[in-house]
Amino acid sequence: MQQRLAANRAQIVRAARRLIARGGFREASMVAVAAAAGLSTGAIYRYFPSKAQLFIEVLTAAVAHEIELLEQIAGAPGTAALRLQNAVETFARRALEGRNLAYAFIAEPIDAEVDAARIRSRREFSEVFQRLLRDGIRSGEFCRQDAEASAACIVGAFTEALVGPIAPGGKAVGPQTRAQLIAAISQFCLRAVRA
Amino acid sequence: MQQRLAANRAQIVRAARRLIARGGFREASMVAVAAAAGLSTGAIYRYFPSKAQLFIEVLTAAVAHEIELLEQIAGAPGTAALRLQNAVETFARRALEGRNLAYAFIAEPIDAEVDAARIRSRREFSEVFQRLLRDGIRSGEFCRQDAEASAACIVGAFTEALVGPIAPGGKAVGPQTRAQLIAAISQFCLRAVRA
Amino acid sequence: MQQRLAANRAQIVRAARRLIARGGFREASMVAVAAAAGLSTGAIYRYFPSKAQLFIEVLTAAVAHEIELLEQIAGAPGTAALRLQNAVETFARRALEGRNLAYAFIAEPIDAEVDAARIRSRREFSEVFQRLLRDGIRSGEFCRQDAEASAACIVGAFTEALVGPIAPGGKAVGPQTRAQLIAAISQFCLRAVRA
Amino acid sequence: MQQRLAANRAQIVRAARRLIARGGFREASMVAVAAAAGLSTGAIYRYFPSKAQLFIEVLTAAVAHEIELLEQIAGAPGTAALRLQNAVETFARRALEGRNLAYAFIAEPIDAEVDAARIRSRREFSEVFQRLLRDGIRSGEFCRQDAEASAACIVGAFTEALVGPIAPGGKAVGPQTRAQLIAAISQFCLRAVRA
DNA sequence: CATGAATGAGGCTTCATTCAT
DNA sequence: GATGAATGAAGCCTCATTCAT
Repeated sequence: MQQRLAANRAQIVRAARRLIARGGFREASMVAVAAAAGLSTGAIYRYFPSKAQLFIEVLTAAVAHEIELLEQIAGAPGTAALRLQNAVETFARRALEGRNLAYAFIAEPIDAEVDAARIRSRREFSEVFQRLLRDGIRSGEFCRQDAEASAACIVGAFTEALVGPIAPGGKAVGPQTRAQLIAAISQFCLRAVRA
Repeated sequence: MQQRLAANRAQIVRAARRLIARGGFREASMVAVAAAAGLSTGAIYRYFPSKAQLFIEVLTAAVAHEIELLEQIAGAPGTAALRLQNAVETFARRALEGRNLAYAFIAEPIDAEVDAARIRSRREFSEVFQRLLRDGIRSGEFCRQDAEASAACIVGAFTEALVGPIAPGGKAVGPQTRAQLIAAISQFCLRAVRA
Repeated sequence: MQQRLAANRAQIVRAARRLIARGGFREASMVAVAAAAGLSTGAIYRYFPSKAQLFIEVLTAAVAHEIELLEQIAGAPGTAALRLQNAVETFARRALEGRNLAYAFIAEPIDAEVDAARIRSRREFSEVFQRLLRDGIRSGEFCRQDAEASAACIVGAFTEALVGPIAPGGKAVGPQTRAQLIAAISQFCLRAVRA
Repeated sequence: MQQRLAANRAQIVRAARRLIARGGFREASMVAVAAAAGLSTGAIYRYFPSKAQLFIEVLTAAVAHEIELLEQIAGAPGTAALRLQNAVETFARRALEGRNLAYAFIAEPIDAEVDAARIRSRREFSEVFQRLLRDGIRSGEFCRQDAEASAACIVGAFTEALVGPIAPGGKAVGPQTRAQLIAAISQFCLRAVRA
């Protein structure tokens, strides 16, 4: 029934997300997605008209979820600085946990359609940070600056922790090291914007 | 003779770099590389055992060149702050000009081997910034901080300007806008590390 | 009950005929036929054991209808020449109107079974013209000739007007041009058989 | 070398032609063409950029050959009637021998590109007959008539002998029957156009 | 009986790699 | 050594047919 279909659809998206997160678009072939979702390749096409559309949905769904979280944090009461710190730390932590976000920021052009969706998603994501920065600039907590560029820098900074060379690749890292890294990143960003 | 072989090898690497820079790994098929190098596909395999190995060499060669430039800047006389500013601006500018570097930082996992090389290259690149930061911390110009994390943040920050949503995608951007963006990025990074 | 089943069956055949007439066998997938018939794909298989059998029925039903029309014309009172002219013009007109018949004559081999049915249908169709020709030969209106071959030539002649290069492809054609074409075809056929 | 390539190309075209002639476009899958040509599927794409382009070449090459033959006959000295008879008989004979032409006239739409080429080819073919008819009308041998429509009728008439129900399908037919059929067709056409 | 989601083979196309010339 | 035609596996997608509900 209805439920089963929705479950399958979600299963497909999850499978695609998992594969992309693990090995990039390269490893997320339709055959692999179907196998990981426990369906036949043909079945995928009942739910998505093409590989590009599936990937776009995976991307936008993941980013939508992250943005929701982000806006809760950004819209909470408190100083802009605290909210920024909270946002950066939350997302650095999520990134380090390898959840949901990584692949959305990866850049290799796979397909014009998908790429357009990726750019849109990144912009939306970045805009939440921009608004937070403008709040702080208005209230005098943050120095005057190009909020658009700074938002990009912040996103880039903690994204780098995710895919960059200091990201804990295969080797397991203790929770302490992790906490230190997150703290370092958030301090970096706060210093960069503070008045 | 020896010279001709070396010339061919260099020609292949250059051709591959050009193609990757233009359209990502996706456009750099072995046939395209061979054609661009003025050789046959078979000949490529006299110089490189596989596509992965060729790409690894392309990557490391490009990064080696960038690191050379970077170390000149980082090792020049002057305050750490000025050298950092110089380094960040130079690389932001190079990235915006779409030269050589971009693909080395943004590539999605094409191949496990290539990806390992990419991570190594990023680390080397990041390490130059680390040394610069440590210099500044020692001299008191920069505040005490996790140099490794900050270096990653700096690299991430200007990389984001390259592939992120504020990057000048297709539309040409005036030199003034460009200069403003670069200035904004470098100011961001300097504020973040300064004492 | 019985009636409902028969109605469904007829509905399926009509849906298939409509789709084939519009876009050829290529557009008549089982899913499309089912949708057009307001039934599920599975239901089609309660009425027809396979796609081939459905198409065969579509074909023979359509041709049976055409033959009925044709025999009315051929069996009407009047000279053989008039009846032939009437028959040719009627079918040229029907063909130009894109009704029902076209695909039965022009289909390429989709399936061995279907093709056999197509050939049989064409023969039946042609035989009505043969009988008309024999009438005319017997009465002296038409010259002595191989009636079987002539019938085939007549059918071919106006079929060509349907799918051939002078057929009004996409561009709409005025009723005058149409009438002229039909007249030209029927004159051609009459001259060919007249004593 | 050069020769081998040309031979392969010709082999591919021949293989495709053979398959199309036997079972229509339906049986001429790229895999089947490759197998029949003694090559791998990938190899086909060294010679033709797509299935559509291969089929277009097969079509136009075959028709070009037929048109060459046809123009020799149409351009020979002699009365228009004799030349028309000669042309019709030659092509009826060729059609009965199942050579080269059949598939070029078959109508199932496979692909927009291929279909456009098919229509063009048919038109070219028909135009040779048109010119012959106009010759005869000018010289008074043929009655006044719509040459375009008559040419289509002639082509249709003998094409019908090829794919129609009286065409000797599987059963072998004696040379006498064959000759009679051809004579009947040509007589039909001549009567249809004569003054 | 009807539904329509699921299957799975098969179609077109690409491309890293090999090997006869 | 160099060439580039050939291979063949793999990718995306379609669709006739089946079967659990």
